[in-house]
Amino acid sequence: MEYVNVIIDNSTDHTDSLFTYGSEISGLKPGDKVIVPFTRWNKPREAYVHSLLDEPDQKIKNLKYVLEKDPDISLPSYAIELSEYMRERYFCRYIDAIKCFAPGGKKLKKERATSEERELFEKPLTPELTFEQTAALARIRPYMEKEQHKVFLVHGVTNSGKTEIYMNVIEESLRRGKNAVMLVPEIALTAQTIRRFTTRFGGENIAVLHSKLTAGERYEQWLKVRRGQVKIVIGARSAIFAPFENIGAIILDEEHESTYKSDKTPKYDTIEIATKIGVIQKAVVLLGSATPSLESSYRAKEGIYEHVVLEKRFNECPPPEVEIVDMREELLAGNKSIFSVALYEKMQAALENKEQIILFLNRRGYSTFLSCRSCGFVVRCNDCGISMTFHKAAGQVVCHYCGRREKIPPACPACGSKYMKHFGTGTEKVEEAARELFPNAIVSRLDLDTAQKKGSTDKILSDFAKGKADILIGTQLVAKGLDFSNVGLVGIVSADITLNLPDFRSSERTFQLVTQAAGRAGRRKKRGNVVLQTYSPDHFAIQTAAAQDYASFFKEEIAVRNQLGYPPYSDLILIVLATKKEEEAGIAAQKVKDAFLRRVGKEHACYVLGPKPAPVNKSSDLFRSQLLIKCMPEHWENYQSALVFVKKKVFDEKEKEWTFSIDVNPYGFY
DNA sequence: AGCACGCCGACT
DNA sequence: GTCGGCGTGCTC
Repeated sequence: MEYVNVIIDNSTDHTDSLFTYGSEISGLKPGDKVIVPFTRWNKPREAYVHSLLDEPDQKIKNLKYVLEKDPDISLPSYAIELSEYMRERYFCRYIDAIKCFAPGGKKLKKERATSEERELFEKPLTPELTFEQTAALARIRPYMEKEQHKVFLVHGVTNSGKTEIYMNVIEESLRRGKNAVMLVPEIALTAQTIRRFTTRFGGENIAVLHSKLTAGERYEQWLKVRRGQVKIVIGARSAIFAPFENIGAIILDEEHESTYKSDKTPKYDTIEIATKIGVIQKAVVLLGSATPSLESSYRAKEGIYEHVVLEKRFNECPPPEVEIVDMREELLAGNKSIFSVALYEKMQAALENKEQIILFLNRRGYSTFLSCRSCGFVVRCNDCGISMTFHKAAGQVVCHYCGRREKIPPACPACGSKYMKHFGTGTEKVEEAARELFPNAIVSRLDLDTAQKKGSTDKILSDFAKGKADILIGTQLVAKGLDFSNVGLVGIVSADITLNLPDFRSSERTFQLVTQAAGRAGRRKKRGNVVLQTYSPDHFAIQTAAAQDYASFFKEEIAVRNQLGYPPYSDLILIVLATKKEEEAGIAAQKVKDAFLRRVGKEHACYVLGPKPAPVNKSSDLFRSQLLIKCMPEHWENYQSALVFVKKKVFDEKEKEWTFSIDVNPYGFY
């Protein structure tokens, strides 16, 4: 007789523990999906084998037996270990973590004959590697030869040939009979990557996983990976859970991107998951970026990661020339327009030279807010209290936080005055101004509003790439992906929007955005121009971004993080309490804070910020209050167990109306 | 959660 | 009598 511990597929905290069953099925192993009788009525339920036991580890009064094993679904060998890790690290249930590894979709009635890749591909010529690329590979290869895990930070400027390194590492992996996982931040903008990989490795060896697949398609792809019918998986963050058994390399391109952090349960960090799998599988992990996150750079500096630097641009294209324009001086000189004299003149010159122009502004809509001139009333969202953005074309004011839309009030709702004025600048206004100043230029715009329609993003980008527009105005959507070969000028209309966000990453994001934007300018040996407009020309993030001096940026920013105890020196733990009654949210959060401090010790009070009201949830009628805990590395275990205890206690005290969520190292909260 | 039990009031 | 409202308690 054998015994197994199983994880029941039941999404509640009350059944989030291991259940022991007897088993007469031979050959069960951890990760196998089984059906077990559950509750006193013995309803059959799905479950996953956690571990095998010779004897139950405690007295079971009413032992039951595994009913059957699912013949199709068994999770990879490391899935259980990862689930244990995720449960502790992200405060989720076993089953939440397990579900990441499971196919999710339903089994297809009839399995389709695999045709999604029989297209012909000619064996491409593998390009000769540069000196830097060869040197980089020489540092990575020994670990692959010794089958030793290591994380590499591949820090390479735009166009330095990172993808070629990835492909060589994957090739090496395949040569050793191992599989590889290639992750990209968003599958939508990476058709290029997939094309390059398909050409190099053949479509029949590649599975593509992303969230747009239907349940059936996902199941099909999952089975293909599980059965070893493919060797490479390309996908967005969830593809890290591809059920490969034998992994040689895991690669995360654009590792600094926020999309690698999951914002729904389990709220995992893909780099952490990749590293954990890499350790178990003895695989190399490559983190690639032109602007690595502070966290990754810090680890590279500390020797936790191997630091691989690529400084040379592949095609010898000189880096763009960046000019900072102080908008305060423009105003003093009497220029009240969106465009500085420098930007205007350079736009004119670029158009004359038949070069294309990209204008960046990280805010959509027409203007930031609408305010009454006589009484000062500002139009705010009834749900969020945040000022609403004026969208001229739609004739609406829109809350960018929750999406609420309203007609523009004809008069001030407070005093009835007809003099409402809008302040600030959004992409719509930039578009209008550009059309006015350059009536002969073809202007197009790409932001969340124009990208609404399916496929329109691709169309706007590809039309621009084909030269069908002279000026492209957009938010960060235009900063990613596509290579444009004829862009002579990039204008960053206002770098201040990102810089002044109330977020400890605002400097980092500004540096990244400017770098990305600048990277769009000047390809094919022509030196591009970048004009960076700002009211804070002396800010170190602006200065170092303009100089494209990552090292100096890092040095200053890491000192700030150290001083304030922000990541990478700590983990930030965000706790949100949601209640139905407005007055209860703050009380609930305070109770949690008190219980937490009682548990970890009062001297930790300085590490707990809040409670403060949390931004309102989209289309939810709950009231939310949040706490932010700065968790220094040496406090993790203490805090972790305290939070598990407090979470349980909050529920046990019959306050079932309260929902309690924990997010470790969230992105974009304020 | 999900499900049945059982203790109540309201009705053919 | 007995139907069904929902509060309660348990799940190897």
